[in-house]
Amino acid sequence: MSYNTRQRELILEYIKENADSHLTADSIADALKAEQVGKTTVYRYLEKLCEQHLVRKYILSEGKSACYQYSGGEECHDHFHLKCLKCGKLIHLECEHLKDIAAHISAEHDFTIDSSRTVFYGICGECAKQHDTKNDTK
Amino acid sequence: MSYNTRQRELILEYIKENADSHLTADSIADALKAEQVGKTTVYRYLEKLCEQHLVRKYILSEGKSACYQYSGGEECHDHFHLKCLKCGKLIHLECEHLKDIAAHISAEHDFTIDSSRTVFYGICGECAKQHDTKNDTK
DNA sequence: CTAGTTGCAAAGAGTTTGCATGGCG
DNA sequence: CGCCATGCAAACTCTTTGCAACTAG
Repeated sequence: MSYNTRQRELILEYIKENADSHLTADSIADALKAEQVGKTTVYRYLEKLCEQHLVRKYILSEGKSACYQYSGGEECHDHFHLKCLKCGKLIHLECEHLKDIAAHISAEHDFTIDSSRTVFYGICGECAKQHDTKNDTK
Repeated sequence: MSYNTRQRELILEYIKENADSHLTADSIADALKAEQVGKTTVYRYLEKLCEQHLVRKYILSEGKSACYQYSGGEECHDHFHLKCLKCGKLIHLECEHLKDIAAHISAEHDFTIDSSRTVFYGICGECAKQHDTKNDTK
C-alpha cells in the first residue's frame, strides 16, 4: 500500500520540525534539495498527508503558493489566521475564544466555517502605531 | 485619470446585473465576447474595481478561478461575510456577537480587523445537508 | 518479483505583462 | 494631441501528469 522511502521520511521529519511555521511545497523541496528530494515528490506526498489529515493545507491568497503545516492529526488544532494588509505579516491565531466564534456561527447562522480557508484581514498593532509608513502589500 | 470606455461600461453593467451570483473573470469575458471585450481588459478592470471597493474578489479554491461580485461600494461596512465554498452563496452577517470578535481580537491580539475585507469561508447549512455528493476532500 | 515511488520534463490553468494600436477627453 | 485603455500573444507561477527507471517489502 505504502512504502517507507528515504524521501518521505525526510519530508515528514522536516514538516514536523517546522510544525509552527507555514511551509510551501517549494520551500520544503528547497530545504531538502541537498538530500535529493524532488519537488514532484513533495507535492505528491503532501497530498497524501493531507488525505490522512496529518497535514493541513492553507490557501492564504490566490496565485500564491499554498501553505502546509503538520497537524499531527489532532482535530482541535485548527486555528485562524490574521493577515496584516499593511505589512503582509501573517499571524497564526490559536485561541480558545476564536473557537466560540465558529461555534456561534454554526449554531446561530447555520454555517460551518472552514478555518483553513478563512483569513482575517486587517491592520496589525505595529502597523497601526506607525500609520505613516508607505508599505503597501500589493 | 480614468476613461469611460465601451468595454468598461459593458463589464460594469454585466456584473451589476449579476450581483447575486459569483462570476469568474473568464465567464465575464465569455459573456461579453460577442461585444468584443478582451479577457485582459476584464482582468485589468476588475482589479481596478476591487481597488475602488466596488467589486469583491473571492478565492473559493486554489488553482481555480477567482470569483468576483459587485458590492456597490458602501452598505457592507460593519458586518462580516460568509461565503459558501460549495454553492458560492454570499451571506451578509449582521450580528452583535460578531462585533465582539473584532473587539476581542483587537484587545487580546492587538489586531484591527477590516470587516470589509474579511470573508469567512465555509459550508452553508443547505449544502451541508446534501452531503450526498461524492467525496470532495480535495 | 511486483506494485508503489521517484523525478525529469512537459503540460495545464489562471493570471499578468510587453507592446503596438486605438480611443477618450 | 496626450495619455490612458485595449488586446493579442507570450511570459509567469504554481501545480499536475506522463513515463521510464528505481526500490521497498
